Amino acid sequence: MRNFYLYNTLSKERELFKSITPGVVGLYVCGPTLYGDPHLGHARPAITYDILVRLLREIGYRVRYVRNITDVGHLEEELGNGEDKVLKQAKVMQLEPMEVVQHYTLRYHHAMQQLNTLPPSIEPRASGHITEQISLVNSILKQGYAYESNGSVYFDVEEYQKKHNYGRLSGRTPDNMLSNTRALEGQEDKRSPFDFALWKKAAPEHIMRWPSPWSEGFPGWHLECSAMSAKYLGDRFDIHGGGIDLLFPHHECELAQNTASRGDGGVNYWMHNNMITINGQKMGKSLGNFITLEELFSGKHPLLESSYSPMAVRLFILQAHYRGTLDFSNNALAAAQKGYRRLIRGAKEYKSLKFVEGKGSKELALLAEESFTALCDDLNTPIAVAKLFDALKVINLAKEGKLQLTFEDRENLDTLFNLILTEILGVVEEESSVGDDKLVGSLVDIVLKIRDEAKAQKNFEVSDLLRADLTKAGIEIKDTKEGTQWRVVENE
RNA sequence: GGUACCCUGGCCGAGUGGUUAGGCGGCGGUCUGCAAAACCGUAUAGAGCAGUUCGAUUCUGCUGGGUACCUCCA
Repeated sequence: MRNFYLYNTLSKERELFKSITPGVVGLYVCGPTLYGDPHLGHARPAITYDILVRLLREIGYRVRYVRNITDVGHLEEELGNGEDKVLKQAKVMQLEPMEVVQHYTLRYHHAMQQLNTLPPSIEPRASGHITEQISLVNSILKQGYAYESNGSVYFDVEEYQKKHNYGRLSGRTPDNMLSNTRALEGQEDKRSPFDFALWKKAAPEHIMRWPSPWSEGFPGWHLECSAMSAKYLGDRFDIHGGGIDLLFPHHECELAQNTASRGDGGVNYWMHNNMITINGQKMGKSLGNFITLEELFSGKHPLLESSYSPMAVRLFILQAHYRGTLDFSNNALAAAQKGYRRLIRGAKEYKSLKFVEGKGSKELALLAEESFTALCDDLNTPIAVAKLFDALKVINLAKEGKLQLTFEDRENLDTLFNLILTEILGVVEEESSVGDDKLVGSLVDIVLKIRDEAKAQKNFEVSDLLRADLTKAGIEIKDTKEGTQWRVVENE
């Protein structure tokens, strides 16, 4: 099995990956809270962990990929009169909370499919695991790391700190937090400002509620991931992923909950993807500067100069390393869109080239190896993609007859374009939305036949007129050696 | 204020103590009736100051600028 290296947030180092059980990987990723349409920000973790899963499977692991859906307990503020996000949206839409979640879940799944991400093995919902969460609260209480107060249950950070280390994941210690915690209302129930809720007593108007030993209420947000990861992956599993914005408090609290209930952090590798920024600022629902994926694919957003296809978005994300921020811009997306077209064209074209017997070029073998190695080095997708562009150059030279490829070369090209580009990077050919319309196709062919006739008679006035009119109608003409080609221009 | 991170050519974005990142755009060329497309080639870097070093974009320090988290956020 190939070596795979992964940066671990817990150790702050790039480590050689070793699974707990040979040949098997348990992966848990914090999924979205579905109270709105999926946006560009959601695409980043989805694609990052998709690459991780595809690569691990390619290396030879069986991967169980669990990604949750948060449908309860995610409050707009942890303290005071924070409203549940789902509940708030349900009021706006005048729907049952679960209708809201269902509505956005379907839209999320659709967008993820367009981006060609593989579905998780299990996609559990917080609301479906209330009993597991209640029993988790019970075991934390039993260990003495939580207390009940006025129907709610809070995690006792101070008590936990006596034996363990709250802050070891995020580097945030209770000491420096204490001096910097703002005074907020509604925390009378808590002993200490950095204690966090495990169970919250529901206010009368809060309709998402479940019975518990302490009150009718709902689970704290951090609880679901601890409960569901343990249920489906065991008390100890390999990789826990999520956005870096979840590092604190969400993952720190999760780690503390795991340790408090089972004496062990439970996770070997913590992995965090960075954010997509817009004009250098984080793109987020709460900041109101986000672009939904639907808007991106259709081009309908004031910030967009054009529409960008799902695969262009995918390549855009892959051309940056997952741990760095990635800045959105029309130029960058357009660059990805064009690069995507070139790569896909090359991936198709090399297959119809003539190959001969003999030794292959060292260059292609090296590119294939370097590309794969880069992926195994903490998912260095930008390097892997760069090698593909290098290989594209070789294909183009061979196409022009300036280079003769062998069957050995062909194998390396298969590694680069079938295995790496298609299978691991998940970049595939998109179907043209209009190109397969038969009627349009035959009509364009008729017009082009007339134009060819005019060209043959050197009647360029007519041929140029036809070309101009077709262009105006959204059909782009290319005169190549093999005859005239056309395609529908998708944008307005 | 605390903690962490970042500053690369017109834009996006990598690796690296000495040797080409890559993409887009620009420029030059091939092809073409012309154009577009496609293809080939190519120029332009690493915030500022100081230090370590034979040599720094890469290591160290300082200064400047920016971002994230500290309330929910992928």
